[in-house]
Amino acid sequence: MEKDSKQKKDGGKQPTISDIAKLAGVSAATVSYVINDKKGVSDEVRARVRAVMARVGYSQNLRAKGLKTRHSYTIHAVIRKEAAPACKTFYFGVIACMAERLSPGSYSIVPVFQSDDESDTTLPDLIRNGDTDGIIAFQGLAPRTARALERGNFPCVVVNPGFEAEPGAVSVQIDFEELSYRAAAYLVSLGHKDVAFVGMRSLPFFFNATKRGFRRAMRENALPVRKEWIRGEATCSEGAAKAMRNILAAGGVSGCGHPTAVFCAQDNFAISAMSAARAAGYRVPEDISFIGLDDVPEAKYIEPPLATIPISPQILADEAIDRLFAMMAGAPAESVTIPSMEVAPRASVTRRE
Amino acid sequence: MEKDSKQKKDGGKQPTISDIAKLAGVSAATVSYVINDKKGVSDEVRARVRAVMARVGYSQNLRAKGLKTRHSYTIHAVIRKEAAPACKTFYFGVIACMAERLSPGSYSIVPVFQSDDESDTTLPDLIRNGDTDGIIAFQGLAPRTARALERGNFPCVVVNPGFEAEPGAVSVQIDFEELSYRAAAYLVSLGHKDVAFVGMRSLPFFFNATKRGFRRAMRENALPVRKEWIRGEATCSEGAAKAMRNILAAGGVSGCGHPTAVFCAQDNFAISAMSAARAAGYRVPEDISFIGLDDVPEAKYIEPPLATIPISPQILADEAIDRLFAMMAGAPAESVTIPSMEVAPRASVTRRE
DNA sequence: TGACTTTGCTTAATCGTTTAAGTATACTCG
DNA sequence: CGAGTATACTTAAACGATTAAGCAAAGTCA
Repeated sequence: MEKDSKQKKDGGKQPTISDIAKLAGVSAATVSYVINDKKGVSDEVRARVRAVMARVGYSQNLRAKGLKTRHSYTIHAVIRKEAAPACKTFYFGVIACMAERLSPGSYSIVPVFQSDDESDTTLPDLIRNGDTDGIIAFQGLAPRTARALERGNFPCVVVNPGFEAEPGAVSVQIDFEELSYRAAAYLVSLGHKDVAFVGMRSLPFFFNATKRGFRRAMRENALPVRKEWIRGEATCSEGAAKAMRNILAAGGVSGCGHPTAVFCAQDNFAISAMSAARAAGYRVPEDISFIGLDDVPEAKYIEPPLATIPISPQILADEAIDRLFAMMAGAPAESVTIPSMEVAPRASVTRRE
Repeated sequence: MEKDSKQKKDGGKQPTISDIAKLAGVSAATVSYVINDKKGVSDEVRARVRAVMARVGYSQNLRAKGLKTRHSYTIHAVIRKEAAPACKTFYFGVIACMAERLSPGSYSIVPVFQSDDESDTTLPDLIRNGDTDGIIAFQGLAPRTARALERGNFPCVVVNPGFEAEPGAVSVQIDFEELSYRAAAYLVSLGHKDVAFVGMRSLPFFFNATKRGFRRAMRENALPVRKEWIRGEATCSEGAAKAMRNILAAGGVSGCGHPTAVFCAQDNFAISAMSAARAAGYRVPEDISFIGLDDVPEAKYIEPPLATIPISPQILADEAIDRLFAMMAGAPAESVTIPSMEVAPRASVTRRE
């Protein structure tokens, strides 16, 4: 029961680099070289030091290290206070993925909420003080911060799915046009000819991209689209329901008087639109199929489960972190657009003969 | 344009405590005493040092400070990986409030995601290494971490709305029974006599608390409740819709064959239940009123806007942070249950004569 | 072989703070 | 008045790492 007492020497404190040095019979400098994989240490000593570190459970004091190296071992994830709640939720998912990826004991990621207001100097201050090693900026940057970054050309990656890429910045984007194209093409491939689109006009860049993708899929298959079936009023779930009612009220293209499938630019909208369609007496998917975009956790669990084009926060996180670390290492980094994922086929979509 | 050149002496680096000392004509120690509001410095010198700091825009190097004081100036917010997505979203909101409250340049808050798996030693490691000054644990702690905390009786506040309070821990709770009581009592006060309840059986503690509150309100007003009108199948929005359909299928208590009002233990459920009721041909709020619990951002924007009992992430965050800082300062702290807020009356509820 | 380079290690200064200990000056009081 | 105590400051040693510079021993080469 008391056999861990040997770890308690030195008053139970964590071992330092000098403790390791003493135990391994070398100098502190040598231990440091081993830790940082520098050359100039013989394999034998290297192994001995490593063994000691493993035995006593050494781990670095990042404050001491950072004091000397002028690093903070912290990266900041900036979210605009003004961002839509739904966006924020998604961003947090991405941050969660980043946090899981960052090996514990090395870098940590701290979320900061910045207002678009010019007077918010949080980020410039962090940079000036050397309190941050890199920045992940969701949905763009406030002008003042952007300027602060440029001046020192500071490692920063902009993650802005659904927003226009920032001209000078390294950004991680999603090709919503392509995603939408795939979603619509998937419906068409199952025999659907009367397809409607429910989008979100309140985010113009996103709206246009998704609409373009949808239109392209229809055009390439020589399928007509009723103007009234391309909707933009989905800004919240009730907006999506309204869009659906408007679609149903507009009448049909080629016969049956209603679309046989609907592509919604967001899962949550699809869920609402589905409800609205049912409220109007249609069966899902027998009368109308629904496909969404995002793959929110709920999509699998609703009845019927919602087919969707998944957007992976994990991939977004990985791409952003890779680029940020490259920049932090002084390497150049380029913007990237995440390729579209495969459709997740679920029961909300059925074949149409 | 170039007049900030005087700030660039010393190679553009941030001024240190010794720079301040030199400029103010005192020793570094004195500056430190001023910064930390220690006594033993004359008012005159104190003022002079402060003036210099303000002039050159001094800010502390927390790594150096922490190295000496053995603090990390970091608090960790722990979220279980296994938590329900809806819970996580709420927790993120609370973390956001905490982040905004923590004055920049002092403590920062970093989210960590821990699995319930015994093998996850992230937190014990952080504590052992002195990499964290305090912990906010959402929805309880994994057993291993709990043990690590107790051993050193480490500053930790458990934020677990909707879950049973941990016995030995300082926790911040929400009195869901009281909230539910208020919601139901509000409906009754407007003349509703036939009221149904939609809850979430999958979270037993939460389910029981909300159900108890609902029942108490009805009992105190001598109103009968149909057994079939107390539902627990709301685990997702579609579950809530099903609950609503079951309620409508069950028939009425006192005449009209359907409830005139429904209390849903979560806004999202209320939104779905509302849709389901409409799908079945009822008007909201004319035929059936709906009230939720939470005040999700969407509640205000849907049509009709959803009445609800708000839960303020801000208050939760403040209470938790207050307690954590008290504990970090060595003071004792006690668990607290946040009092219920007032009903947010919105158009989804109407008076019943 | 002797000069030069390489290898493998140590020494010691440094990063920006805090804080115990020291010192000079002024204040207090029997 | 002199001893003792405050007061206001400074000096210097830490905290735990990194890293330039130094130095011995071994390797290389004409």
